[in-house]
Amino acid sequence: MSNEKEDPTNYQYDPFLNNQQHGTTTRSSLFPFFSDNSPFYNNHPIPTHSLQGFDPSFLTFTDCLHGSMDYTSLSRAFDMSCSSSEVISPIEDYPTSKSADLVGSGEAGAGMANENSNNPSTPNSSVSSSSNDTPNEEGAAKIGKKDKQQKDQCEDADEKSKKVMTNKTKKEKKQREPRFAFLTKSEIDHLEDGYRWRKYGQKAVKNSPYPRSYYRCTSQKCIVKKRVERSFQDPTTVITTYEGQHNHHCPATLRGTAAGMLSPSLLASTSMGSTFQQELLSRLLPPNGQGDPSSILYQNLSALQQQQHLHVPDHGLLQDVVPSFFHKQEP
DNA sequence: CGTATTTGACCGGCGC
DNA sequence: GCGCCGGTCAAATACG
Repeated sequence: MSNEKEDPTNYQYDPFLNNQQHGTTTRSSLFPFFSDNSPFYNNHPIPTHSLQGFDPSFLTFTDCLHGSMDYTSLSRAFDMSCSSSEVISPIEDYPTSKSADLVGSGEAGAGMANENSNNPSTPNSSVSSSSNDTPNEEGAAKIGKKDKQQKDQCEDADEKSKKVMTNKTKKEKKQREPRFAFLTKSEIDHLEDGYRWRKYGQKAVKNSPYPRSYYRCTSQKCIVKKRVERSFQDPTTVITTYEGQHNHHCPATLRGTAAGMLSPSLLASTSMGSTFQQELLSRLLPPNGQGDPSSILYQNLSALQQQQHLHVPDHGLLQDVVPSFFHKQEP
């Protein structure tokens, strides 16, 4: 959060390249989301022109999961309802000190890159969050907080300091969820990803004319959040940062949106060979999944294929598929 | 009328 | 200690 002030504009959104500059850390270790054989493992985001010949009309999640996927494909994975979106550079954000927020001031990439290059702290070093909410009980915490604030107004310092103390104590244990972000070429800010999100805040971004929006998964027990902002360097690019992992089924509200992009046959034919794919799934899947992500995916895809092969393939599948991707495997 | 969004206020961490 | 900043809350408002 310091360097972007010096030169917030003279930066290429390229965490990989930046990371290379970060001599002691290998790219794959800093960005385990990507492996050496991943097409994402590239020093430069795919130039827009290289995407122009790409037919966006039927890019599927499957494409993303195939070895031939590219940023565009990943975009489909996260925004299949937005035909104009293209992920140009997914990046992962690690819990760091507050100042190291991925989408830090001004430009997400800039914030992250500068953090990486300037902040000597290790990627997982600190745990700092401005949130008072307990990760697994957001809903309850929210209510509690509401209550708390009312109390604060009526009562006062005693209660307040008490709560602050409690929060501080809790906060020391609290770990911020790992985050990862995607750069997406899209005219739409809030990209459909199969889940329902409730916007809970919007802030002006320093050095950027575009605001940053804060969303929270609407599922009661789900703590996943995401931030969405538009790059001020490239207004066609949307930066979406996810934090946490879903622990629930995808709400069945997406028929006809992202849903239609997935075909069971394509899904079933998905090859999970690349390390990236596993990394991707491991990122997207909730923890405590059984076995490796690819096997989980296979199970789900297989079941899905059996269920759906008699149906019109393009009709509302994502809601059934995405939950399988994201959903914690149930006993 | 219920739900989602907007938006100003507030909080806590961090750098100076 | 102070100010800045990111993140969150919650009342007000908009919307279907």
